[in-house]
Amino acid sequence: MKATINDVAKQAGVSIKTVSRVMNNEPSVRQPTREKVMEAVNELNYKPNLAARNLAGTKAYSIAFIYDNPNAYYVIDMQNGILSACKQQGFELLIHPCNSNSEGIVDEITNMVKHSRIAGLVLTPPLSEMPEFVKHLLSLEIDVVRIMSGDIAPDDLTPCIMVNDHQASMRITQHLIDLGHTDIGFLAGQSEHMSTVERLRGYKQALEENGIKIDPRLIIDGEYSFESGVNGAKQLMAGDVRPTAIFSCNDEIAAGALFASRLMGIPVPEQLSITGFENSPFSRQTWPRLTTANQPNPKIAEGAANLLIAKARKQAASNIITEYTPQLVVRDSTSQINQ
Amino acid sequence: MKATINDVAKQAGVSIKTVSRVMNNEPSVRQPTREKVMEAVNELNYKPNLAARNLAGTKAYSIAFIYDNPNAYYVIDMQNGILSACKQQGFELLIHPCNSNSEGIVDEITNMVKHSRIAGLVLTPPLSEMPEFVKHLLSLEIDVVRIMSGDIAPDDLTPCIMVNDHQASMRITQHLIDLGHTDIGFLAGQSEHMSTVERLRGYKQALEENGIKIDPRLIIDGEYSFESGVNGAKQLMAGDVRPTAIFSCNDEIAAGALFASRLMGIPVPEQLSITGFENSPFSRQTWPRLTTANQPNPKIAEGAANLLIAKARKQAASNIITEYTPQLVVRDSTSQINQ
DNA sequence: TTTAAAAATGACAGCGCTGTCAAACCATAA
DNA sequence: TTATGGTTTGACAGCGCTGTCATTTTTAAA
Repeated sequence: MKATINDVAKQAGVSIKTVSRVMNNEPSVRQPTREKVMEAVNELNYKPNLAARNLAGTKAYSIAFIYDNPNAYYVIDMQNGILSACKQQGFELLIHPCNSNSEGIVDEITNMVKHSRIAGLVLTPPLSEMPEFVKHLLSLEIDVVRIMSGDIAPDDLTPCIMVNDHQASMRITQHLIDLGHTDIGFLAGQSEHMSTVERLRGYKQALEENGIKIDPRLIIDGEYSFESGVNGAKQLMAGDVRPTAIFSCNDEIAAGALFASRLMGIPVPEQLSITGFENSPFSRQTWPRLTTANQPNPKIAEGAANLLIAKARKQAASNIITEYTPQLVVRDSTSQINQ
Repeated sequence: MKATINDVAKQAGVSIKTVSRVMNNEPSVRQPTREKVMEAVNELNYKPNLAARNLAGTKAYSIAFIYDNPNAYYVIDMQNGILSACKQQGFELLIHPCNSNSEGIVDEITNMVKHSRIAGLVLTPPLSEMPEFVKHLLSLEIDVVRIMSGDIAPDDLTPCIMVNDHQASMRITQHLIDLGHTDIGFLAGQSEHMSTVERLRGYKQALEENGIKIDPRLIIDGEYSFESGVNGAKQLMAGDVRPTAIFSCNDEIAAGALFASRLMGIPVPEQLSITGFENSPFSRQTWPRLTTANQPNPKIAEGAANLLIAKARKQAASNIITEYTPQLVVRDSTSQINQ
């Protein structure tokens, strides 16, 4: 029923070791031999047994995605991206949601790494932003790729995929400024998250470049949640300086701000422009539809996975930095001031 | 570094076979022996090597989750539920998104089943509702658990977890009727999906039980998407009979209906009540917040996975039916008529 | 106490593959 | 032609575990 390497070897008239060589793309196999083997492989629909490979070999054929993120859209996008790289390369994906604040997190991941043969780990924020954690993982002699926020990698511990939130944030802010806004509120995510730091930096830089003074009363601490958006917007609109626009650190916060505006009877975008960040599906489903920044998450994840796979195959130089800049998506939640 | 069964055997002073027996919860191990072994296992932090188990044994230690569903919230919930069962039982999860309409779907899954040792499959709609597909899987001699919509299992091919959409739908409709509504629109999901059929059945039955005539003009075909909700609601409100309430087959459709109401200047819930179905996170983030039905997806998924695991361990009678009925969650999108 | 049956334990092969290393092969230069 | 060195191929062990079956130990009955 299921073909083994033995069947293929017999069919092709070579030794199993030669089949193994072909399956692993090793050199020192003559072209005609390689073709003979591939023919047999196709005829028999042979696929190497992963369990046997793992047991016998020293290489790994799985990668793990470790995440601590309540955002279902984000996680699914990342997963699909990684999965697509895995499928193409015959790798397997282990998914491991976790809580980055829990005490046992280090032991938990250490255990996982020690007990499953894993080619490498894909880390997303906030895990990717915990240097001690990353160093510990590296001490386990496992490859790690980090997806991070920023325009420069903070160190060269691992290959990084940088999402240039700083640039993207400047573009959003500039969009708001171009519409005539000068009093722009800022609803932050968790201040420990680099994405918040970077987005705030972009916001500030855009204001400065346009000669607009930064007013700390317009910058509200918070977290990446709907509720935080509701509260932040309320606070902003009840404050001394009433902004005409609100920059929200993600779509969920923006949805919360939108909700609060309704609550307070402030029409959006007529009297208040609101922007999101992420372009999650529901940013198209709010009223009004959100102006936001689009992050190509599946592409980012696929890139991360491919990096790991290439490394596992020793095909890649280490510590490549890839950069993505989220693009502005203008929809209905922003408009000219006092329109 | 990593302990093997050999290390444990030595430490405990028994043969590796005895350790194996303990690890697999087999009978015929005396209690003191079992304890000795467990002690060694804990001391050495031993975990059986999955690859070796798969290679040597006939049992499987993975289950696969195959889905064709664009709803990120649903997928993540299911995944987390399955994962939690897996973690407890030392199983692994393979995730496999797919397209149920694609030509190669049968071969694709067949291949997967043949090439990975899998204890069983968890199937969600629409895959779980394709009897020929399920029969084919069973012909591969693999266990399947289906999560389905309805109050009775359609057959006894496999154990089923039934989600009683019919009941839940009656409750939502009754809620609307209790508020004084008699002209209630119905925005359907794909008519091929049992969930749509069941929800429509519940809607109709509730109307009938309250002596309200069913008006086919109030029932609009559609699909499970925001856009479909927008169009459906527009159609409904432009039709001969203008409903005072809309039953939407899921939260996304409801969000679309909400959006359309804004577009048409119809205040919700004052002039139009709208209900969702699913209680996805964003049903709390719309304006107004959606009245909906809560489906305990993670619990359902965990139950499905546990069924599979129990079967793999030969601990369970087959073809158990479990039933869940989603509960009404009343929020702000429904109110008394003409309030 | 002896004995048979049942229960507990162990020895050993082998799952399908890869790593190591030795053998066979080939091309080139002497 | 033969020697030389590189390239291609194969034989074989063994990864860590489970299944089979033989052996030992325990238990209960005679």
